[in-house]
Amino acid sequence: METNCYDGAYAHDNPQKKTDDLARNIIEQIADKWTILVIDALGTHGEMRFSRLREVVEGVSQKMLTKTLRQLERDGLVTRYVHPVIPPRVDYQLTPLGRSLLDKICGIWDWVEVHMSEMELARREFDHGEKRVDHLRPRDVPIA
Amino acid sequence: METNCYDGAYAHDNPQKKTDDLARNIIEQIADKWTILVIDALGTHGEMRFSRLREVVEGVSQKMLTKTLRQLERDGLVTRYVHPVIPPRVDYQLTPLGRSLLDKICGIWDWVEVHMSEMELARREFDHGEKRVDHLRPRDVPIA
DNA sequence: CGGTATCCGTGCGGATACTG
DNA sequence: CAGTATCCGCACGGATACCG
Repeated sequence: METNCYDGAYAHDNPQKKTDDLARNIIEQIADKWTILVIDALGTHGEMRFSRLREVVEGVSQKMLTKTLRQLERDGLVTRYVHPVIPPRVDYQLTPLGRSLLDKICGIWDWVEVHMSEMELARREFDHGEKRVDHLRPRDVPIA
Repeated sequence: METNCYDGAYAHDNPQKKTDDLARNIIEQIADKWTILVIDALGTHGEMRFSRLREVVEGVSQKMLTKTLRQLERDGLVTRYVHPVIPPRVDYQLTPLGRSLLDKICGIWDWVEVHMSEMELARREFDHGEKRVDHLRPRDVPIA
């Protein structure tokens, strides 16, 4: 019951507040669609140049990719190498820190792989029972 | 190099496309600020009623909390119990599936705990070197 | 209390045009 | 090619009001 992952409950003038804010801030950075996909891409394909990255991370716009990469670079998760040639060539790769994070993210992916069918089923059931009977729905379970 | 977490590159008329879309969809669900914080809260505190949850998950609005909980319920990660009393009382708790996901998320939290100071330092360095010298920045590293 | 419905601002993110 | 700058729509999310 007391897994003690993160408890945002004590943020009122708590000496640990700053620390917690930072942690939460970092999590909110990481918990981002493009961030995860970019880290993943760099993990599976290794060092890549900007344009390739844009292909691999399907659907990302130039703007978002740039922004995401800057963010990652700032956080020390990714390095950026600019080759002094024209036309420009910029390579990105994960830092050791980035790779260690990738491990954790892979953990999530693996979890998804294993449980996605389970979740898909749960969704179908939920959507099916949901006949828009609003007040006191079927799924309501009386207890006491 | 070939960690094989997720590769979004092959989504053009690939027979596996549907599966990958589902996986990505699920990830994008999970990779959400409030989703993570709510799962975490339910993990650390166990079963909780709506109003308590709203206190614990600091800063969440009623609307977002409701939406997030519905999402989680639909995905089979959270159960919702409505006590037939007035005023209403609704308790939420993680399902076994939800708890197994929590484990993975805790992995991320632990990682953050360990590396947050490192990242904070990286940020400061990055921000410091960034004197808005735009073309050919100091951090550009010539290679060939 | 635990919602849903409605209104509404703003900021995320796409599209486009331009530069070194 | 790898950006930056600008414009802009729209969806996300907060605030408010109301209901069972």
